[in-house]
Amino acid sequence: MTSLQFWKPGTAGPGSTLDRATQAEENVIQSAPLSGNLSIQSARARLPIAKHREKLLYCIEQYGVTIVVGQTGCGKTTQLPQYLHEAGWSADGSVVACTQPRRVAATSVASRVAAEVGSILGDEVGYTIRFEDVSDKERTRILYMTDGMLFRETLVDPLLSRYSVIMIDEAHERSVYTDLMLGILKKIRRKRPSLRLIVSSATLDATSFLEYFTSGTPASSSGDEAIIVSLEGRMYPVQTAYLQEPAPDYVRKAAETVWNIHLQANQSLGEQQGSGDILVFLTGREDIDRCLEELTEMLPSLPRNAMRLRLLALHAGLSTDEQLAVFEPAERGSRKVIVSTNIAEASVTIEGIKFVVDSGFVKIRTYNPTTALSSLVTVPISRASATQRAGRAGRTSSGICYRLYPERAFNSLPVTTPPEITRVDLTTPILQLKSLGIDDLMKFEWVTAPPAESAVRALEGLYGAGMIGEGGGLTIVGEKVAECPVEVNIARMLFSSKEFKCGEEILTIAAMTAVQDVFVIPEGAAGALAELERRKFTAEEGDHITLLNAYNAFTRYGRSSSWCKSHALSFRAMSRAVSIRSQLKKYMQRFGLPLESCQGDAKRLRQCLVSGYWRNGARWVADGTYRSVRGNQVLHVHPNSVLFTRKPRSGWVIFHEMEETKKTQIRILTEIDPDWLLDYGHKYYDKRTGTSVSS
DNA sequence: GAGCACTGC
Repeated sequence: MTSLQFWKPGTAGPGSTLDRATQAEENVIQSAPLSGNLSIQSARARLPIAKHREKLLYCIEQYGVTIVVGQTGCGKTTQLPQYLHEAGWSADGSVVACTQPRRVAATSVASRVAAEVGSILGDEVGYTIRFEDVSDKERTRILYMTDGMLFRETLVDPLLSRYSVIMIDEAHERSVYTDLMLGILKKIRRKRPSLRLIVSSATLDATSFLEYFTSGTPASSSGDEAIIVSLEGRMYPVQTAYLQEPAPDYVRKAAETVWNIHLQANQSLGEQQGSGDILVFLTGREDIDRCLEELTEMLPSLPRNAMRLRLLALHAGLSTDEQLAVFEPAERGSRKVIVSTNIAEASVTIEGIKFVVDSGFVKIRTYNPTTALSSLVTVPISRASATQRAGRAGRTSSGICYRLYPERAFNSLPVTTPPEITRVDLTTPILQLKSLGIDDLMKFEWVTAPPAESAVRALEGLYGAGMIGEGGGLTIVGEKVAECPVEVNIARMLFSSKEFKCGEEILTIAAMTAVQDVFVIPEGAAGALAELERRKFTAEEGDHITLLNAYNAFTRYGRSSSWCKSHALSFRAMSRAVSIRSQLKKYMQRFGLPLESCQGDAKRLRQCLVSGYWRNGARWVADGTYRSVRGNQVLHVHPNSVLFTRKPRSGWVIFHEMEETKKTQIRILTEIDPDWLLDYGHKYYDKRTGTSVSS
């Protein structure tokens, strides 16, 4: 047996590394039923947050902004809104809101709190997420919602006047909407100082949030009245172990480490002690599959008396059933090994993990404003992420985290991951800020300002698409598009469908391009069969109409999951497309856009597509790649495209998106006539200036 | 001839 070649610097108990690992355990759907109101109340009183109740209420009363630093298990997400409710903050029709970055968190926390309050979900306690509003406009006092939904509400009610307290939970995750909300709330508090704000964060960010809320014009009413409150939580100690030298191949090292953990735990500890599952953090599906392959090859050499290993993959591309498998408890005498992407860092919580193996890498999306190109790059994680990952080993008992890098490498990691707002295309956020009346982006107080080039790029794009005028203000169509929950180019397409008389079909296409992984193509022989199934939907013109065909077939054949299974479609994705379509349909009706059918006239439909995708034109070249109209960039067709193997007759296409992975790839293509790029691309621009633009 | 970090409206 090979020994574990790790150096263990010591235990990181509460008070050292791990009290920085704050993450809402409230994210987990609680399976233990609480019976009877008495036991609920005593369970509430036992939570670590309970003894800080009066202090918290005092701070919220006295300070405009309270930054709450709370560790896993302290109960802030479930208890704080209840304390506020009990203390009268929800009297006189006021609402206490608590935002979450993810839908599941908003719904599961709401149902737990409803049970604690003794209310039916949607009555006194409710939630609001996209497509689901389980709340009562009159009666709901505590409202859990996604931060995206709260942002949307500011478009309708800019002062968020129905709320007395707003708690932005998981603020350390720094999602785009969290950052936008913090900026807007700072502004709202100037106009409405009575609004109380709670920012729930990890230790590492707390001071930066404090500085953010106390800075600004000295005379402002919101300045100088923020405070940090620290809560301790419930967490078992987790030891951290580092490699002495960096591993040349972290995937292989991860497999070896899992193997060694298993053998060592098996040998040195008894049956009870030796159990405990292993969670491995890698970057993507390719790594995960390779790691699992290596482990599978080792299995035959497992000693006869050793526990068995149950090997599982976890990433977002898996079906719901496959994802659920990681929650099944391991059988007696076996140990689960879950090899996961970053999904297990915050989005998915698995109980019973005793060992974490951390590769130290993550794939993140970055955006290059000069080329307008998104790329997915593998980068070292931040110290906050490393701490968060380690914490996954200490949820149900003490644990060990094996970091596949030396301690000196940990010390040189960035403290936090750059906020998402600095890494994305700003077209939609800027359009929405303008819709809120924030025209001067230089004056908007970003928690972290995005790169100026990204803002400039987005403004140019909005101007070119006719969403903003020369003065930088919104045009009439821009105001409408800002309300639509889709990307600007897709919204533009919906609006011009009136002219091309194809609203019915464009609506479906808009919905289908908004969902990912519509086609499910498994590995091996089943994959070949699935390919044949998919071909039944294939349209000669390209992917957009192929998606349209798939959607129409889905609705025609009863919207069933079994039908999807036999036709290589994802039921989850298709159902989501149905929801998005019906939501977008309401917007079209509101804006008076007719839902006419093009009656099979694919030409008109494709012309309408060009009106949205006019910036995404590309020309086929002899080696099978494309060149972008803007920038003459080399583009490779994504293998999922129906045009992957075929040259379009005209030699020209528009595409939905491009992304840089190993190569620059374009996804969702449709053949066009190149003249359409000029005819339908610059319509709004032409009307206003009388000139055409060279791209 | 070959690929899919994760959210959210």
